[in-house]
Amino acid sequence: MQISGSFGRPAPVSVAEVSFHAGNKTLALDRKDLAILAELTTNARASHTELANKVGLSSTALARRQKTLEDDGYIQAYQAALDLAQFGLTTTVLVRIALESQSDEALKAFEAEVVKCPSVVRCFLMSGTDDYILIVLARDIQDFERIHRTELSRLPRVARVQSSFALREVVNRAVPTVVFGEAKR
Amino acid sequence: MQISGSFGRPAPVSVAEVSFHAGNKTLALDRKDLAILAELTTNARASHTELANKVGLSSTALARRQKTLEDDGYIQAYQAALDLAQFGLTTTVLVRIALESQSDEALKAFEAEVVKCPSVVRCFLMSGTDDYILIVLARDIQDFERIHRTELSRLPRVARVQSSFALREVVNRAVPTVVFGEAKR
DNA sequence: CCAGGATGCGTGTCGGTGTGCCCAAGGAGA
DNA sequence: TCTCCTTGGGCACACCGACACGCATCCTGG
Repeated sequence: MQISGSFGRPAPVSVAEVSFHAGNKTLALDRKDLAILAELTTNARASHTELANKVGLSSTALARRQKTLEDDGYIQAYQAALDLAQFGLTTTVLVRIALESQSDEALKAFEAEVVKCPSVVRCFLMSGTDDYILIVLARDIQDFERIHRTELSRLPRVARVQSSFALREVVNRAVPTVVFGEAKR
Repeated sequence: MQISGSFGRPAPVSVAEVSFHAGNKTLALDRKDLAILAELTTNARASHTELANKVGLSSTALARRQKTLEDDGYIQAYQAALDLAQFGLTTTVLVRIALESQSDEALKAFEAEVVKCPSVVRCFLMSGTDDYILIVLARDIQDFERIHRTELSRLPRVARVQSSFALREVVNRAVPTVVFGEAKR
């Protein structure tokens, strides 16, 4: 009963909060859509009625909006978040890699192999010195030595590898809070 | 019908595949547990029967295992993955930040403010030169200029800010494939 | 030989989901 | 100003499915 909105009334506050030009049509999300997205980011398995109570809608209206959000591609998937620390993966390493050559063939060859590395979770092609930055998850420093030997050093066309260990993770968000805007009020 | 396991038999393949020392008790996950986790990483809203068919279990056994995985903390949450490109956030920037001082008070002050930055999705305290690395999401380069001005430049105790733009994201995994091991066979 | 653990089956109840229908508000046009 | 149309919301209902329980069975280890 923490919702103190105006029930029974068709919600005159449905003003467009955010508008984007996605594809070739202009879409708009009001604050209720943002509230739905914010809630689903936390509880992906919430039922329609449960979400409806939190947002301040009926289950019917919520089901329609949720389906629209899915069809329009705002919601890509529903996925379980695993606690990687439970698997012993407590060490995050940022790896900077410079290639011997920036030729298209060298980039292709490198990328074709880096996607196979089992410990790499992210890989960016960076501007500037035309190198890559990887985020690698390891059990500990000794385990990273193994990864460096069995995965990273086998990548083709690599000229230089520079590793930095993360001592602590201060922020870890899947979605920047700027997306939800004023929806959380 | 892609499952060709031994039905009706209590599954003699339940050998421990992975074992961890989580907390103060030793837990073990067999390949069916890993298959459940791998599937839930993709379809968090899958029903018990749907998962049971894919893994090769009855819905009863699967429900028990899933609840165990949740209670033991392997599954942290079920969350919807948003397509940030639909929100116009197509530019990823890696920001390296060095502080004026590495004193405890300076670190605390910086971290207390960086968690409030709406465009920052990740922030690591790094080893080496004792600086931070942020991952920032922006709409475009002009938008990053605004973020730099309104969010980053207001962070306390900052001596140097160095930004690198990501031209392309080659790998983006929530979970390293090393976790699932041989479960996907 | 006997617990202990894990699986599969069956059943019942509860809840979610989807549909149809009506209503309210706002905008466009005559 | 009046009317029509569109959009979005709420209510009621019915159906299908998920979920949780109890019980029998089978393997394993002591």
